[in-house]
Amino acid sequence: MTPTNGKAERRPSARDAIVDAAIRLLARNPGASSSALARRAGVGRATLHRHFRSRHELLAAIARTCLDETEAAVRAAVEGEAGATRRLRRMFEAVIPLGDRYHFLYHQPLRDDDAAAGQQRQLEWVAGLVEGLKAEGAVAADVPSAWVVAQIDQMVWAAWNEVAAGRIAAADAGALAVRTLLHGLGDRHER
Amino acid sequence: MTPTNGKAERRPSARDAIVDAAIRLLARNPGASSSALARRAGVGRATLHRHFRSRHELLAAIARTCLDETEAAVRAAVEGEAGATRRLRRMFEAVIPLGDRYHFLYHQPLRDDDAAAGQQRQLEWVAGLVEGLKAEGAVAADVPSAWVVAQIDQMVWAAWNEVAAGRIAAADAGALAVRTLLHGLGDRHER
DNA sequence: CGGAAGCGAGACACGAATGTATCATTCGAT
DNA sequence: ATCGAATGATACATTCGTGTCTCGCTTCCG
Repeated sequence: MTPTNGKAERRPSARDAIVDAAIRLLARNPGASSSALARRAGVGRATLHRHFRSRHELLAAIARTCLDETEAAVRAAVEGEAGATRRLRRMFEAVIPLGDRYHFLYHQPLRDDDAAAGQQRQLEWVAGLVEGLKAEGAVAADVPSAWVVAQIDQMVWAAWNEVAAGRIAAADAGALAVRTLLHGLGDRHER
Repeated sequence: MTPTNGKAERRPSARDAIVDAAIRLLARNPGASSSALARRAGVGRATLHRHFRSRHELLAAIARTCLDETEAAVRAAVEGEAGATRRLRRMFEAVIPLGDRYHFLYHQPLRDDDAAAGQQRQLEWVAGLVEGLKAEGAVAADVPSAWVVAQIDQMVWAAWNEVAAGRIAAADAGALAVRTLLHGLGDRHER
């Protein structure tokens, strides 16, 4: 009976607009109401509930979207890069423009098991990258890896934030982040 | 008629417990309800409303408390330190243990004018510190000052977070933060 | 001992947000 | 042009957070 297909993804426009607007709004104000999200997306509140039965369902969809986009961007950026330092640099350049998505993904309590698993996967990928950085000597061995991961995490949001505020040029952000990060975690110390 | 005094600070126990609990809880979950705050403070919800007429009033009291504590800690720590680098170090060691208060202060939209003014004052103090760091050569001149301020800001929360999570020893956090920050923002670069 | 003050618990009203249902309209594909 | 799906607007029930009030209890001070 249904002419086009039989399962999902029939009308991509509205649903995607809602998810996109919600990501943007919730990154700044996690308590934004459904009305605000719908208004921002340019749709009626009823339409929002038509696509997502509950707020939780929307949150889960957002988490999946953020995860997929971030994962894809990182994968594409890192592809073909050998050294950990170069991979870090490419990763920053790819992820900083996705700062709001990244922030949502890591600073929001995820209840969706699926998304939580993907988040764990990404965290482990970063941990692996940190090991690579240590092996290359770009990061000193005596720095706790958890600290390095935390710094990478913060750096993405900080960089995106500065870019979004217009205080830093988007083109400079990646290089500045890597420079800030690595020369602070490198082997050089004065004392 | 009132036997003890005539203005305020008559019963410090409950009120302070509420403020302290609220700071802790709101730092993690800005949308926590009054019931949750009261429960966490170990008092009834009515008692909370007895001390703070509205949620806004509580928020304002919290902001003032955070501001006062942070300001006092920084002032005491920095006192007698001449160099900007040493002052930065002392400031981190003093402020990181107040991470939740600091975070509340800077990542919450303050509506209280009084508190907003104090926040502005602190921001300017940090900006002055950054100028000092640049003058000493601890921070490269070509790094945007806004970036440095943002990094200091993030560093406090990141360090407190790691300490609170038990991944970093409290005694190491200050040194690690300064090392991470300065050697990433210093004059040395490899390329 | 007695009174005043603070407190916890509960009841209540009010508003905001959420979730559900209905209906007329619009848009796209056939 | 027509049929059907999607949409916007609207109304409604329900839940949750907030703010106010009262009552009975404990504590502390005189």
